[in-house]
Amino acid sequence: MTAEERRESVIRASMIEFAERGYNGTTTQSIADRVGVSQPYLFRLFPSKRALFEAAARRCMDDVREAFLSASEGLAGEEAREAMGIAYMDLINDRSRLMMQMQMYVSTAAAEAAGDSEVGRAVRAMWEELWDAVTERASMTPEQAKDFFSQGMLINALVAMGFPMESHLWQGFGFEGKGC
Amino acid sequence: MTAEERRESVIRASMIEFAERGYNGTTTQSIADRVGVSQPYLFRLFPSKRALFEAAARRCMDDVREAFLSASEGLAGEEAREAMGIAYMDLINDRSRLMMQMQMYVSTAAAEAAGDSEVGRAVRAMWEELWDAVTERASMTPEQAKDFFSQGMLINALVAMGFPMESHLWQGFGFEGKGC
DNA sequence: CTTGTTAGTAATTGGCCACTAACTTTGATG
DNA sequence: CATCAAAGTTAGTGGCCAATTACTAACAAG
Repeated sequence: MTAEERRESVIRASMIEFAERGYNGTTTQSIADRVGVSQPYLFRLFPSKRALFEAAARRCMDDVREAFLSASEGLAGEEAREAMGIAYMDLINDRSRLMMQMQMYVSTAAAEAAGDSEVGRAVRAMWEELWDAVTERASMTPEQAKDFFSQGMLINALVAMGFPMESHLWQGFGFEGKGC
Repeated sequence: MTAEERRESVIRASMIEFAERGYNGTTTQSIADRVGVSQPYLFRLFPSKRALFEAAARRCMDDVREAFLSASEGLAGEEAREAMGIAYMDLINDRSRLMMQMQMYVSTAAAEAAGDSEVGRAVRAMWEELWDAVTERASMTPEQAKDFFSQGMLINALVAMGFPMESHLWQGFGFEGKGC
């Protein structure tokens, strides 16, 4: 397997581990185990644990953005908005991508608290990119953008806390029987 | 200082530390330093680090719930809804409480991934309590409840990532010049 | 065959961190 | 003043974990 292919599978494994256990809760050993490779070898593919996290974060955001854009390909306005809403439901069933987003939020704050403003700038740039891509594609007003992303955030939180779809907290979404 | 008073200040300090750096990123030493007490003494006041986190989490949720309820005291319906919306803005200026909420979400997922379903059950119970208290006070429909908490979640995320109030991502909220 | 490169491992290290044990200080009360 | 408890400290310990070093195995090209 070439180094590039390995790096690819390391990023995938990192996302799964970091997503569930967070940056500090994840050991490089657990990532290596998941890839099926020795722990020190990770450090030949990536310079540090931090770099693993950043690669996983970037990949996560790229995936989400592409999911929205490809779901709304060729559409505009209200139609695009609807298509992207449905695309978000797929994300609900993808714990890793969803939880990785949450981890990015808290890690950003932690990094900034530790005096590292680099991470924060990178995360904000990625998020702004997502926000702008989505709002432009669907020609959203600021109000509509707020509603769209707001609902996404609540979904993230409810999923993170493990509320079952039957819980009454999910009622407002009207998901009943939509296969979530 | 009595043990009970100390416990109180330890909870406050724990909330500040855990909120910014997360469970695994926080050392008991840093909490002890903030309190102004030796690190081993924490373990006479609380059985474990986990217990510190749980106490901080519970306190955080109690505070938030009380903030909403006292802000809307004697009000109902639309008036209560508005009062609680304003109360949420105060929370924006209280990083610790806001970030502690985020930490609870990701920690719940991490605990559940580690096979501990106890934490998850406790967090869901606390959140349901908050949800029910708020929706009942303002007689919210499920749709209104979704909107209220959704916006709160987006606010949490934007604050966590450190987006300045001037960013266009905040536009939809109409916060301009509201002293946030 | 030998020279070099690329993919990988085994062994180790140095530092950190939750938690414990054993001891000291403070102050109220009979 | 003696005593007793409650508040607090100093000095470890054992385990974990990111990162380094030094090695091996496969293979391609001249």
